[in-house]
Formats: sequence, structure tokens, C-alpha cells
Amino acid sequence: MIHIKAKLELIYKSLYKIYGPQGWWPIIKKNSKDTGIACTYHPEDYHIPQNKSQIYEICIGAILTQNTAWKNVEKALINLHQINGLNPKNINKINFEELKQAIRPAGYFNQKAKKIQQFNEFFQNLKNKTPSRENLLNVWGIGPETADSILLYAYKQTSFVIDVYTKRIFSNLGLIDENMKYDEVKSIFEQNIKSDLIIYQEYHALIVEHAKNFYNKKSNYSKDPLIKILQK
DNA sequence: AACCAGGACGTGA
DNA sequence: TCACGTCATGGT
Repeated sequence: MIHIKAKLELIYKSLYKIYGPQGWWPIIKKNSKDTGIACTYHPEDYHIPQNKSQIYEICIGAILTQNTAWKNVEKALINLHQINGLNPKNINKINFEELKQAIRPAGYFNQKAKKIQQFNEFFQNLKNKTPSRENLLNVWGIGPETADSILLYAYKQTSFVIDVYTKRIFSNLGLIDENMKYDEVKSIFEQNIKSDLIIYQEYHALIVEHAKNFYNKKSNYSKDPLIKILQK
């Protein structure tokens, strides 16, 4: 039997070969005001954050995408940007009701508005430091997956992100137990994958992309091509 | 027209 | 600890 390290590496290389680099996290494309063109997302604009504003944007996106399709999050982020809400300098100036209406398309808007408000306070107290995982988990509204997403994509920390897709895929492949807890699964990945930022970032993004193709609730998991790849 | 999406929190047992 | 209910919009 092949060691789990070799399997995780084989899976990564296979997914990378199939889908190519994903370039997560998506960053909004902000057109200049004088063009009057609405903000949009372009895959070619995905990149590692370059400044504080983009770090903040990723954090807000990570909160907004909780149990929500990214397409809906895009609408909310564009709304937020249009009221100047993605600039960390202005986060105190937006009133609560305006915030709620802007993020409405992302669902759970009452809860998420409160989560964003809580995060804002935390973010400002951070100054320009990198938060620890514990710091993030102490913020109301930030659980393990959101914390790891923020660490990995906003702050470039090698913290592997686990989500429902990860559990579905790897339990289907027999590499983890389906009722393992978050931190158990996380440590399996972190102990068996080279601790490299780009690999961590791409691996999680590739898992999501692959899951969208083969691991929707209604899909038949036995059709996953990774099964045959692992059999060789 | 139900069902689900890149979760997290509150509650009762 | 753990299982379950709740939160909400938009796409299929």
C-alpha cells in the first residue's frame, strides 16, 4: 500500500494537471471611477494580496462565503466596494444598516453584518501585524475554516484549509474517516504535505474546483477519476 | 419548486 | 462533547 504522503502528492499533481493553477484568492478588479465601469471579477486578476486593502478584502470575502456560493459573494463585495466599504480606512464610517443592505446578496446578512463589524474591530487593533490562529478564532463569527482561509490567503501563512469538500473527497477516497473532526483532518494534511505556501493555496483551491465537478450532493462519488488514478 | 452553496453559533441533553 | 436547529439569498 502506498503511503499517504505519496497519495496526497499524486492527487495534488493530478488535480493541477487537470485544472491548472487556480490563483486563489480572487481579488476584485476595481476600475477607475472616471471610466464609470462597474467592478467585476476576472480570473486573470487572481493573485496574492499586495497591500492592506487587499488583505482586508480577502478577510471579508472569507466571512461572506460561509456556506454560500461565491457568485453571491461577488455581488456583495461589489456592493461593498461601491459604498467604499472595502477600504479598511473607512470601515467605521459605514452605518450598520447600509452594511446589511450591501452584503444582502451573500445571504445570512444579519449575522454576517455583525461578523464583519466584529472583525473590523479586531482588524484595526491588529495594526499591521499578522494574527495568530487563536486570535482569529476568538473573533465572533470566525470558525476554523474561515480562520485558516484568512491565514493562508490573506496573511500567507501555511495553514491548510479544510472544508466540506475536502472531507467528502478524501473520505470517499478512503484517506480519512468521514466523521473526523476539523483539526484532525487538518493535521493529517499538514503532516503529509510539504509546507509550501503556493502548494497549500493551490491544493485547497483545486479541491474546491474538483469537488464542484464530482462531489455535489446529488452526484455519484464513484465517478471521481481520482479513484482510478490512485489504483495504479 | 425543492434543494444547495468554499460555516458558525446557540441550545439542550 | 455532540447532535440538531437556525441563519437567507440566488442559482439550478
